Amino acid sequence: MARVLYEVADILELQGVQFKPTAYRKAARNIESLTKELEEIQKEGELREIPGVGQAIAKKIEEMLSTGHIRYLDELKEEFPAGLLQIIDVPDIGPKTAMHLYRELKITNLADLKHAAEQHQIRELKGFGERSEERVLHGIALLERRSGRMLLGYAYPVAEGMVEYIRRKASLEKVSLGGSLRRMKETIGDIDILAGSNDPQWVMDIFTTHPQVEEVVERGQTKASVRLRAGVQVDLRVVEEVQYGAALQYFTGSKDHNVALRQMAIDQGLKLNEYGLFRKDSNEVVAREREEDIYHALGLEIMPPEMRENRGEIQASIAHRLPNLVGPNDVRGDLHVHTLASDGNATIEEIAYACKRKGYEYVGITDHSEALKVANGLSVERLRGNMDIARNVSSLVEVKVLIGAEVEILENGKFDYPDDVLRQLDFVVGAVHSKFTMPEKEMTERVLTALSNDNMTILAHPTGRVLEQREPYALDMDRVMQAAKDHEVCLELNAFPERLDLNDIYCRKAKEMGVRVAISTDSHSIAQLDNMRYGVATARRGWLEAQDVLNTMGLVSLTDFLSH
DNA sequence: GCCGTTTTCGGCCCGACTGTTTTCAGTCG
Repeated sequence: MARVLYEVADILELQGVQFKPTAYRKAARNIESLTKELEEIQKEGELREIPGVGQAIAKKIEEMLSTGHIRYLDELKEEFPAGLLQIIDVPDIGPKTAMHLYRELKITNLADLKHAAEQHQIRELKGFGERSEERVLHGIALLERRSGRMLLGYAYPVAEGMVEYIRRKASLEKVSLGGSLRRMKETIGDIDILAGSNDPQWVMDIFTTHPQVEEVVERGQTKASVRLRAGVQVDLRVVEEVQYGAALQYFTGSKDHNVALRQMAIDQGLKLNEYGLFRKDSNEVVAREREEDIYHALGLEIMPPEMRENRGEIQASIAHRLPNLVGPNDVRGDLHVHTLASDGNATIEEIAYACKRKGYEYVGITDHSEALKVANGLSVERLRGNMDIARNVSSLVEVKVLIGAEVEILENGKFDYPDDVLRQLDFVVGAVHSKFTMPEKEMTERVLTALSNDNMTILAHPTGRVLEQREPYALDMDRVMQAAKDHEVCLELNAFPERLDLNDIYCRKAKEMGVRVAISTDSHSIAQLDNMRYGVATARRGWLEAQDVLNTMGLVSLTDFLSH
């Protein structure tokens, strides 16, 4: 539904229609972050409760739900060559330029555009020159080798490195990540860095000469963009030191959050931009030095960056009901780790020591079960051997080693180990790794059957999605979450950068439903234990507090919980 | 197209960078 509305917005924008594209996109974004099935909302007659959905869009949603298409969009598409939509994906080409090229040169797709640029037809147009033609070709080349969005877990270390580099080389204190990376979104488009310095040129010199820089995309008085060899774009913005708080607020976003904040400012006779919060009439500075000053001046409590998506955090802040989000230090252990016995590359002992160093009280060993041959799944016999080792290690390392297993949920919903074996384990992580393409009804029954087994503790990576690679399997998540609640089974938030499953939105729904979440790394090596931070970040984006998370329990409480 | 304890009509966030158009339009975030 969101995709369709975005398409409407794109075409309207090409036509030069004012405001409607923004309206359609706003509705689309809010539909994307729904936690309830759109059909259900429609049945209850509450479509217009969705922010940004009014009479006209509600009608189109209903049409889409009942007929599978929207006539309005079909008509729009008939008027326009479909290829024009590709053209606005080229960097530096927007709707105005695309229409101009279409009218003047009859360019209707990427191939036409490339041809026209190579034949030097574009530079002949009014308002274009040699440079714009080069930019077009460059933009097409970038688009052709673009790999989509980058995963948080890969971008974050790179970005942290850049920030540290600037901090050290420029001896700056006020340097920070901004944008989607600071909000810890699961995927990011580019890396945003903000610096507060009264010598911007000096900071930008350092930035643009970083050894990993492949190309300086743009460079002005206070802003520069580079592309790293890794392909990712990094934007740096430098503001005066006194403006740092306002700028940090501004460049952290999200866009929707900022728009809402700026509207609040306007309502109070103020003006908010990246330089500060000002009185509208006199331009007198109201706040700017620290991020929290901006929020306080608007009558708000500051909230963590992970919450700033305009999904109710502003209302919660006004009402003094912001949650106390779970943090990295609340985590007492990791309940999904593989060893050499299946497809991991470390021994139980190595893992236990690593967890000790992380300050954990316990670690749950969960090798694969027998049916997952490709991962060297353990037979019952080998599993028992692992239990013996675990008992020994636990007495040596001062970290409690819990023995569990990541047990295959077979096609019929039964587990890959018999119940008497499951009972001997400290806990059971159930997982679907086969027959991903089952129809929704059958897949849901399969998972519900597993959830009803008394031995089940945690449902691993519940939706099965792999970011940028594989869609979630067809599963009725409403029923799965309700069953998890009924049977007191926890849902995993798998911290692997490719998964982050549950995602932020489902985390929030789990909290609302009273379903406990286990944040686990699914580590196959010692280094991967560090992915916990991305799991915690996603939990924070889902507004989870420590009490919503299983592995914030101390060992005593956890043991008690597991024995029930 | 949406929205509203100032409004059911008239607004809709705001600024940097680039190229080329010597005063600004287009794009982007």
